[in-house]
Amino acid sequence: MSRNLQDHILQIASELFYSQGIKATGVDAIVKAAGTTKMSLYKYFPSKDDLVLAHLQKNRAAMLTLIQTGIESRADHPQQKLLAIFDVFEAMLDTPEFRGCPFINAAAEFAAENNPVQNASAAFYGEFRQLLTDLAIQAGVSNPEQLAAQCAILIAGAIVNEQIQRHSGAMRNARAAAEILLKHQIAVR
Amino acid sequence: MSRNLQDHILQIASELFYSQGIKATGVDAIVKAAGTTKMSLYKYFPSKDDLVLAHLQKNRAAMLTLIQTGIESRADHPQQKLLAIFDVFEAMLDTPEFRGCPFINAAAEFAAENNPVQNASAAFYGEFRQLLTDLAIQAGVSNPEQLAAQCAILIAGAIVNEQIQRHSGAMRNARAAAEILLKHQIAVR
DNA sequence: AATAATACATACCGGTCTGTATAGTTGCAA
DNA sequence: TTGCAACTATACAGACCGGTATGTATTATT
Repeated sequence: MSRNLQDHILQIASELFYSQGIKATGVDAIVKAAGTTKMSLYKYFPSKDDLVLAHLQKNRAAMLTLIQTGIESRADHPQQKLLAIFDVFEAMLDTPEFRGCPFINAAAEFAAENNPVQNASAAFYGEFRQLLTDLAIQAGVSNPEQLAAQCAILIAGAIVNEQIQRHSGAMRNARAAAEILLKHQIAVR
Repeated sequence: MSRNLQDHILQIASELFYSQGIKATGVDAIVKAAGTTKMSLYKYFPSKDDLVLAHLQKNRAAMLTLIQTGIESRADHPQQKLLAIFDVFEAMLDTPEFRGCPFINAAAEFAAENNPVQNASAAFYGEFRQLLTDLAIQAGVSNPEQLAAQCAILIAGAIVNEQIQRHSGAMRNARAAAEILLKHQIAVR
């Protein structure tokens, strides 16, 4: 159970948004699942959009720490850390709750450009690619920005592939590709 | 203008579904944009879901022929054709109407597993990967299925990256990665 | 001219959406 | 014990959803 009602509402809403989709989840359903009332929900979140943004912020923080702790428990050297990110995501993809990337899904649901939801997704992906770039620099590759971008592409692509066709081993293929790209950039350094 | 009303309705609906999202597009909006009435729409499409599936079928056919004609006008040899697919998609990504992949977006909007929409998306991606596999076989690589899967991952990832952050050159980086993966598989053949 | 097909116009259905108003209940602290 | 804040309960507003009913105008075929 959550410490306070606000966190509890956000927790429940976040689960429903992810598992059913954002537009497919009504405020009534959130209230019912959280065992509270609309009045309490609207006290903490002035609108559903605010709740959606809080959901993305929550995922942003959770994802970044999950990645950070995941790679540090799996690898020591920057090169291995870079590849370990693929293992972290592969573990995510193998869970039955997996339903794609919250940010990609949200961006697909909210089409309008310069939407707050779109911006939140873009911000997260910026942070993620920065994390990859830092590792690539530490790994001493010849073109860190490009390798980081390619890893981000591979990971996003594997997530989407696995979302559309489960148990296709997409993340494993993505990791194999990243390994070749990494070695290639080190060889021509 | 379309030959008949059914095609016209589907054309308008398809545009709205793609540009605004499916759940965000109401039947009334389609009817109004198409300059027709609900009765006519429901004559040809018994439910909105049928219209959504028709929209995906339309895109499936359009995408596959676009890819086929695109690569044949750009390259002769299987290896170049494989890489030319990235150029075809890059041209798509550079248009102002680009709003991601219709199938990925639809899969994100319709969360339930074994949904008709999900199945349609999965079917398209199966065909697309088969096309890639055939080219990889003709290119004489050591592991055609893996290379095809990796190319599919790179393309889907680049589409998603570009959707979230426009003009990031994702497809160009994806192509560069594919080129290295291709040469690697030919070298160790 | 009669018929049939096609499309339009308009009003309506039950249900759900986000968001609000009002009143009642609980628990805790001074 | 009183007072106050957090929370609940319930009803409602107003808009929109997908889908239908009824009837009319237009057009082509025979």
